Amino acid sequence: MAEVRVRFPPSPTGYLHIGGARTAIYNWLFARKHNGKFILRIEDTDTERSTQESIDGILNGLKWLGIFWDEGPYFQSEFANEHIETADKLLASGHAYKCFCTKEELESKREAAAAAKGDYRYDRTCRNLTSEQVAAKEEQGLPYVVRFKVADSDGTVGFTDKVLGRIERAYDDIEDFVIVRSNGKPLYLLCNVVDDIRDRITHVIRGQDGVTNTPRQILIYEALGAEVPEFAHMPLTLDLNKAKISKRKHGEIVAVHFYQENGFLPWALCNFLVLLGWSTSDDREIFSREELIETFSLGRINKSNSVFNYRKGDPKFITDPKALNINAHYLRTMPIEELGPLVKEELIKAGLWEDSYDDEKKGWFLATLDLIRSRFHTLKDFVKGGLPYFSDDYPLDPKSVKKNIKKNPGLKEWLPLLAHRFEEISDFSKQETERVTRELAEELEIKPGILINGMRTIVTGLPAGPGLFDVLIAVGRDRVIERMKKAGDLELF
RNA sequence: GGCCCCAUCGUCUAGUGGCCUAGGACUCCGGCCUCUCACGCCGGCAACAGGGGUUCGAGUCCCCUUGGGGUCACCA
Repeated sequence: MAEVRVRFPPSPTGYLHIGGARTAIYNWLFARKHNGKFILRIEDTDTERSTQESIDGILNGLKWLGIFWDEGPYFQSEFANEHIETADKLLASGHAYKCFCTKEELESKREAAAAAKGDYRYDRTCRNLTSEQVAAKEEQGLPYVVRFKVADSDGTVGFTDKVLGRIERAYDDIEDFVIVRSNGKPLYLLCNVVDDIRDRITHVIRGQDGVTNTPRQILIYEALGAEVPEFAHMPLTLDLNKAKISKRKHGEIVAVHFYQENGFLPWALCNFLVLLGWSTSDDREIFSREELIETFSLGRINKSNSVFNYRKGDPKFITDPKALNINAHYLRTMPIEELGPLVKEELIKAGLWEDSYDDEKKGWFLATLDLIRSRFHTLKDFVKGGLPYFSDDYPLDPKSVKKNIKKNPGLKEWLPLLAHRFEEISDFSKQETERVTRELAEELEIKPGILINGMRTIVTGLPAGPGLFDVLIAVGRDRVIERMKKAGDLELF
């Protein structure tokens, strides 16, 4: 069996969005699974809208996701001559013809058809022009487009889609479509096929918005005598209003870089995206890279579109809750050594990083991450939630102050007193600190919770966190004592 | 509108004629754990779009209706 070759052909007219990323991931997965090649091709023939910035964005987005290509990036614009030559070939072989109808003529015919509530298809005015007529028109310098000659019969063109099944389209429903503009530039439909043939693409995996292009493209393959690849049209991703997600309508939230900038783990995003339209027969949802490559198959791609569940302005969820959940899952279960460097980046950005965390304090650093990570959803949470561990400058949560400090004015004396006792114990351990704390509570005839919650508020400033005595150890004896002693001076009571 | 595709909890989905009293995940709500919040564990709310067939039997097959999506350019 021939080598599997798939491609991802974005047009560089904007950033990489999650729909495109998902298409890339499916292609990549399929290539990896079959030991094939994943080819990146930038379809930049629309020079008006293509930008270098966009190209960079797409490349960076794919790299960040960990979706690496085996060949390319190729640039469609570099093969313009080949596209033109192919069109000439089609012309020469009688599979295409020159059409001199003007845009205006076509437009009025279209309007007339619309007015009569009929459907419009090119009426083939120029299809039967004699070679003399054509020559005469060219002589006059009349501009023309090149149209593909669709078979004039009752037959159908069909293909068996790997996800949708058999799809047939009557020749009669396909008009003689344009393959070269009047300015001599070939159109997407042609270029795409020519490129896929040159790149020896065996499987075209793309969105369902490409379905109606397929029969026409197959016609081109056949006219060129090329082998028709397999097709797999994956479902589209819609928003809650069932509208196709788009940069224009949804903005950053559908951009891959949004996730990069908001503390997502690349693989968590991939994992989430794959689940939008694909599943296994068991209940698995979390897959490592290797597991997914092993498990993935086109046959289990869904036929129906999926909805990207995000509500604009939702204060609790910056994006689809499931995406967040998967990210959180990886955050709290991934090997802590792998998490370290990722959090490091965030701390650097926030100005909280110290080189010792990579050196003599590395053990402490990783242990601290492990301690606090179970309640975080994104890497960003390590900045706020890690503040009392990585800095001595942290705000006191007002609600916690009210609830855990002000309600118990005695803490003004108790906390410094407890700090003093912490100074005296030889072993500043979880067990000892807890023992001493409970002992004091007993002496004072108060509930231990009062001391514990008071300490939490003063030592971390946060309303919640890991078990307090773990926190104490993580923050460290000196800093804990200092913070608690200061409690008496703070204007909190 | 023509042509094409699709249709199970709010969302992602399992389900290929009897294992379905429809399963899982996320969200939400209870409970356990507990010094708080998470995690974890236990439990709950919540769906086969509607109507006809076929069949001993239909979420599963067929038809119609409805709904949704795609596409109808000298964009890609």
